[in-house]
Amino acid sequence: MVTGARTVTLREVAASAGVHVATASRALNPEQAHLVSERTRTRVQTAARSLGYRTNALARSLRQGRTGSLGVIVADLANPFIANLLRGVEEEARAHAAMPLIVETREDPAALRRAVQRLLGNRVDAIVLASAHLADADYVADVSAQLPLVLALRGFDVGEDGPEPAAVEMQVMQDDHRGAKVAVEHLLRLGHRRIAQLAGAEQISSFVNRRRGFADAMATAPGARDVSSEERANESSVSEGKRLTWRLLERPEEERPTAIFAHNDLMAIGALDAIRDAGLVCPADVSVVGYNDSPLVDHLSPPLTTVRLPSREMGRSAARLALAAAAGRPIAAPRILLEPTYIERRSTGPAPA
Amino acid sequence: MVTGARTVTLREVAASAGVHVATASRALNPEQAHLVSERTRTRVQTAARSLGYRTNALARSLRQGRTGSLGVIVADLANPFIANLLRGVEEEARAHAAMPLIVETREDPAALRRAVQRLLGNRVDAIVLASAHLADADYVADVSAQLPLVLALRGFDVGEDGPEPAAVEMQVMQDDHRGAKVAVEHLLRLGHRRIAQLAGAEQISSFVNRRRGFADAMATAPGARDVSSEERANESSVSEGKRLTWRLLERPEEERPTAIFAHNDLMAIGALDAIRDAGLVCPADVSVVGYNDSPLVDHLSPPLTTVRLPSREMGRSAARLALAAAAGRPIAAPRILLEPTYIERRSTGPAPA
DNA sequence: TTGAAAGCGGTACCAG
DNA sequence: CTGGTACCGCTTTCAA
Repeated sequence: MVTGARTVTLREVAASAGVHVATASRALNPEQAHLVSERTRTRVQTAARSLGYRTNALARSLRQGRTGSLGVIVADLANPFIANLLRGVEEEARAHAAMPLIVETREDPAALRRAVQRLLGNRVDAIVLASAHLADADYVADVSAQLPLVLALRGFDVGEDGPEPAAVEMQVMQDDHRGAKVAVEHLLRLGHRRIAQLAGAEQISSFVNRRRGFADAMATAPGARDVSSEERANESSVSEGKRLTWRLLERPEEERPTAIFAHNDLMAIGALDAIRDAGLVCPADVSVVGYNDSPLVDHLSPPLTTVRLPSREMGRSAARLALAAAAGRPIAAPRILLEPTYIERRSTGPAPA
Repeated sequence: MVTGARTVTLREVAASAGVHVATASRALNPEQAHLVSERTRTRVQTAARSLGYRTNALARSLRQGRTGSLGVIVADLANPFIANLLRGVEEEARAHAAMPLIVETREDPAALRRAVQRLLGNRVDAIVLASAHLADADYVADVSAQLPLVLALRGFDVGEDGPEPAAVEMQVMQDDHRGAKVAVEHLLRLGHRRIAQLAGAEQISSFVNRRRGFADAMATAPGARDVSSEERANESSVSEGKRLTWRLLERPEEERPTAIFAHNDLMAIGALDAIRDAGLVCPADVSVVGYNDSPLVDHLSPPLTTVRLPSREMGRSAARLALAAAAGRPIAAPRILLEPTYIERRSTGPAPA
């Protein structure tokens, strides 16, 4: 076979079957095939098959005004936990014969805007946005006026007293406040009284809410001291977690935390590194909790205690909302809040005496 | 702003600027903008901006016969090592103003065919295929006759005597044979004499070639015994690695391996689990080597010795080839073979006495 | 049941 | 430098 085999058009199929293109179009479209006589239908379909015809999705979409594609914007493809979210999106999309177009932003606001423009240019039917920064609120509200947009994972609500007026109508979030609170309460129950958090970027709602959860849990325990540093992680990475933890461990012993709540698993892993490097032992000297329950964190040494986030389900729900809205179907519950699960493993233990 | 804001067309921009659509088209296209007078150009551009115009990529692609999109087919999105490959693809695509369309197959041949059909329907300019099975060779050859296709990661050459006649002209592979050979030679040098491999699926060239590398290395050491079981892993997962290793450790001691070469990191992790469950210690009792150098395997207990595969570079090269071919640019080297690097960590040690 | 023709939103060729 | 126009490939009224 030779490269450059020109692509077969509907015209050619029609000609080969001896019918008009309109008829060929009907015969090949399951929705309309019943409008065509049995005989012509099979004739057209046979011709199509033998010529290797494949509908030009661009032409069809251009004509129909919808593409059957779903834009998905994530911050970090290399985050295994994001992969699960993408899986959920993909499953749901497939069930609706839609195709996800995936774009990565790496926490760059400019990249987010480029991604959106690009997806709009490609006329996606809807967008799932899983990499929003708080400062993107106005921009995203604008976009969601132009097509159905679902926020996933990160949103714009960080208030303490209930949901604010929604800039974006549809979202699938996880209860970060609660997840953090549960985690810290567990540490308190283990007897820890000097606890620090490794906080993620201020621009990201998940981290703001986890911060609040941390603070609220600490407030319930009179004897407990928050010994966090004020510094935030510049990025969610092992090395940042290590750096921040190192700072905490340099302090005189009575100022050192006996437990660390990291805003995500990667930073928690960095914490484990720092603890080991400092000649200390986790959890005997310092306990560590992460967030996300990323793949493989159960195989670390020690296996990481963390908060599980239902990422697959989140992807599914977000895609479901997006596609329903795109199809003009009514949305029963446009704002979904999923519950986190605390997963206790061996990186947490009783406070040292 | 109200939802449903109808999308602005070039016609409206032209009208608003008081010019013909053709002129507006030129003014807005960087390649042709120089054909338009300074004045009209700015007038059109202003109009476009103020109306919020955005080129309809579908219409443009339909007319131009190319879409500026690159199909990427991978087996497993949740594999962190694949994320790096995707990053490489994305970087290169962005540099060429192209957009990757990512599809996952999960090792399902039917899914591969669906993915290809879908991408062809979307008229991608080229395809990077990173999830080929050996049995897909004919199908893939057919496809690559229709548009530029680059094999990445997995190919169809598993022969022992040099490259076979190429079914697909372009590919970016990694020297699996060499990677495996180096790993096993290291084990032999450590004094191991009973060595087993945990073999991946027969349908995947990488595994076939790693198998060959294993065999060739063993053949160089007269006293060494291959104590592998004949069974292959059904999938590349921790649980499969664990199951297969468990089988090996059930044997009487003199039939048990003192070192295990796993065809990938996930199976190696399963091996570590099984060893621990059996009450043995890695590497004192059994050494373990993986493949891929996936993120975080340096944080396992013990940190995993493995073979690093330059996945980012692989993605870049594959995308570069694909886009060059799509653009009709000459391809200097259509078949690239990247070198693996052996990464020694602490899951390997001297053979027990 | 089938054919004719318009048009989705651009681009590119040809005239002027 | 700008306008006119055909057309990319398909879907969808409207008529016959």
